Amino acid sequence: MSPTQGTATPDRSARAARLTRAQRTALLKALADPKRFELLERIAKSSCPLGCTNAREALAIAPATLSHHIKELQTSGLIDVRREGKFHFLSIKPGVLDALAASLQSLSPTSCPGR
Amino acid sequence: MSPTQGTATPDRSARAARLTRAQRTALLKALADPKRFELLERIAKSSCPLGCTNAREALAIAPATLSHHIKELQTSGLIDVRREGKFHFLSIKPGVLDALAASLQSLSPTSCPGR
DNA sequence: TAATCAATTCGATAGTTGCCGAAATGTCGA
DNA sequence: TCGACATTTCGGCAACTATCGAATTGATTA
Repeated sequence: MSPTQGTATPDRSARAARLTRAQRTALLKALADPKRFELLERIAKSSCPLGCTNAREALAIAPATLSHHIKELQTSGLIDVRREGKFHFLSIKPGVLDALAASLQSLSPTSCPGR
Repeated sequence: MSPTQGTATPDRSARAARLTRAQRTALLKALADPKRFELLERIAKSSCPLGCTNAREALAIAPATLSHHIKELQTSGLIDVRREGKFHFLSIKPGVLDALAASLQSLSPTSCPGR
C-alpha cells in the first residue's frame, strides 16, 4: 500500500507489526507453558487447521484443560479458532510469531555484527 | 574449524545452537515476566555490562526481588554475571535470544514462503 | 578493627495458574 | 424429540512465583 512512498520500509515479510509491551508479555506467557507450546507445535505441523479432538489425543490432557489452553493461545493472539458445526479448528495466526521473534532479536547484541 | 569436513552445516549466523525443549521453556518463562523483560532490556541497551544498582533504580524494586530476577535470567542462560569486587555486572549472553527467535520462527507457517 | 555499602539468603504472604471432575451448553443424526 | 458427542464453564485444589522485610555474607574504606 501507500503508493509513491519512497522511504520504502524494507519489511522482509511485509507483515509483522510491532508489538506493545502487553502483547509481548501475553505472547511469552502463552508460550511459556510446555503443554501449550506442544499444542502450538501440533497446530503448526498440521498443514490444515487442527481439530480439537486430534489435539487432545496428542497432549493427553482432560478436555477442560485443553479448552483452557486453547483460550489462552487465542486471547494472546497466537491462534485463530474457526468453528464449524460441532468442531473447532485451530490454526496459527500468521505474523505474530515473527513479530515476537523480531522483538526478541532486537534485544540481542549480536544483531549488530559490525561491532 | 573442523578441518576437511565437507558437509559444512550452513549455519547462517554460525552461532545460535539448537535449543532443547527444556531450555526453550526456561527461556520463555524467564522472559514472560514483565519486570524481568524490562531488566533484560536495560542490560541490552547499555553498551557496557550493567551494574545492579543501576538496574535497581530503573526497575524500582526491592534488592531482594532484583536478586531473584537476576538469578532467573542467569540460570535460564540469558545473561552472564561477572563479579568485580563489590559489584556485579550483567551482560546479555550472545546467541541465546537468536536461538530462541529462530525456534519460534520455525513454527511460523510464513517461514516457508514457497508454499 | 569498625563502619559502610552491595548483594544474597531466608521466611512469609498474596496472587497466579495448571489441572481436573462434574455439570452445562450446543450441535448433529436417528 | 432424544441420545450421542464436542466443547465450555464452574468450583476447587495444589503448585508455583513475584514480592518484600529482615538478617546475613562479603568486600571496600576510614
